[in-house]
Amino acid sequence: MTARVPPDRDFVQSLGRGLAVIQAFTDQQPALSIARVAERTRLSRAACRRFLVTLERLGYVVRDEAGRYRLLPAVLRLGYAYLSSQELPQIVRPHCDRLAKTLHVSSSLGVLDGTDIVFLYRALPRGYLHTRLGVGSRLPAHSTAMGRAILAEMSDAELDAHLERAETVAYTPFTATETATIKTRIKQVRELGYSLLDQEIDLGVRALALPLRYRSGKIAGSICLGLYDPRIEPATVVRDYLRPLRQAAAEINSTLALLPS
Amino acid sequence: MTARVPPDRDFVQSLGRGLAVIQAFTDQQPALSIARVAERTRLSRAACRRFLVTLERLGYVVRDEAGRYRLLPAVLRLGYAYLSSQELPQIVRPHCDRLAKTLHVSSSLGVLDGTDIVFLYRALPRGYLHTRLGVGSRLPAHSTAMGRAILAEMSDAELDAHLERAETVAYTPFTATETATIKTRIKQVRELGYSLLDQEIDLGVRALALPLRYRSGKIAGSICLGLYDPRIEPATVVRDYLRPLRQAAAEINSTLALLPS
DNA sequence: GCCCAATTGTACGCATAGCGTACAAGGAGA
DNA sequence: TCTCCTTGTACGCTATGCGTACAATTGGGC
Repeated sequence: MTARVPPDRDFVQSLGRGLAVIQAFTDQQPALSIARVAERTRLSRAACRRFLVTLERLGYVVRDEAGRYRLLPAVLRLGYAYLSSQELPQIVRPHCDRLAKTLHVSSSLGVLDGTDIVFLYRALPRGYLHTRLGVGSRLPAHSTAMGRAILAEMSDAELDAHLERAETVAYTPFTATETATIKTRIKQVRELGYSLLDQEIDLGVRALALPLRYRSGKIAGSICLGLYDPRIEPATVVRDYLRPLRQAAAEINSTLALLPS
Repeated sequence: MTARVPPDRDFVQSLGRGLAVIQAFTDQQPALSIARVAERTRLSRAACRRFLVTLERLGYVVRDEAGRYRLLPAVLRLGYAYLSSQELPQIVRPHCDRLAKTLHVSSSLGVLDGTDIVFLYRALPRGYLHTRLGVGSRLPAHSTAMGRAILAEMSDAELDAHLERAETVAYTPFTATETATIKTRIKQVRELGYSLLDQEIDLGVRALALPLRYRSGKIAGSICLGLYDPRIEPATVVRDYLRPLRQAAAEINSTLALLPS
């Protein structure tokens, strides 16, 4: 009696469901009972139990005394192959490190995944306050400097399709939430040739980003500088930091050009 | 006709198999054809194809022109909840950063997962050469300073059981490969109260590690300093670095004591 | 250019793996 | 003690996932 959208032949339901169970755990809710997992995944309790038992047997989760499940470091294996197999982080990391050190800014590498920007690396300047964003963190692409640098390379049609799917969160009073506004900002990126974000994610924080390309011209990701200093004008950020960022991006691109891709 | 080891009621076969497919990808082999995945996982080609189609539809993998699959950043979601939900890295990171900065050494946080030490954080000193070990990397516990710091806390029976399961790789001529030798080294850790590793993983690299504990006394993980300098004597490493490491570990432990765990 | 080898896509029939409902058992809190 | 909520178990059903077998495609070697 449930809506029968045949999920397509060759689709393994149990794998999809099991992965959903893993993702039911978040930093907010790191320990979940079977019932809560069922709630979050909208699967039957019996099914969730089976998945959790399976994951436990495979060493991905443990059960505490209270009967709640927690993820174990084994889950890192699932993502680690990706991180360590990518040439991109290998190439970009030293550049981020250098930028962070010499300019006293944070410097990050991000890639687009769906409508999110995912951080693949993050270099922090000496003495930087601790940040909630680390490798693996996600932010909506259209609200980030890195994301807009990438979105600006899309055709209007692609961009519309992207924004259609994307969800908007107002992180600060400066966050652009209207689709029209977001499109305007992205158009500015196209015109100016760089992506500047002014306090749309964190108050007082500006970010400057450029896209990274493979030889084919395909976008590989984006590199970004972030600085917290409420006193500095956005225009000053561009004046002081665009040139070194451009140079780093150019060096990275020329290295990427050597790759088969 | 295949050996029928009933995998236990309530075990979801397809989830286990699907996760195995994800792990078929490694940094060595980041792009795999269906046939190669089948080879590595020892599953039928038809089954692998179904899993890969499923993963593709869910956005975890893509297929390139040559028909080979690659992982996408979406897989990071599977491990990320773990990393960001753990209090341990949050607490330890600033200490590692500080140690790395002031002592000019690398400083890492690791936890035990099965017979592996998994790096949950890694702080590198300024200008450090780039390293193959990063967050998520694994090394056999019994061959690492961090691992031995943890193994030293086990009972002899537990230790034996651990070494039974563990596999040994000779990374350098200094790597202890005999079980007896490994046990001797671990006993030394117990006697001395610290774990010192001399070039067993990388030539010229010494590491010094201490265990970290929850209030209950249960081991939370291990913190480690690593330094590359062939000229320095192991004894000098202890003389110069044990005290600051001890202090950091003590501070971390007192913070951990505040946690519910 | 042709052929062989290897790989991939598709079809299909079978069985069992996984499903959800329903009920029993256990625990915590009032 | 009683109640509410959660978890574990049992069970019967069928859709789900299985592997074999065959067709289509690709790519390299000669």
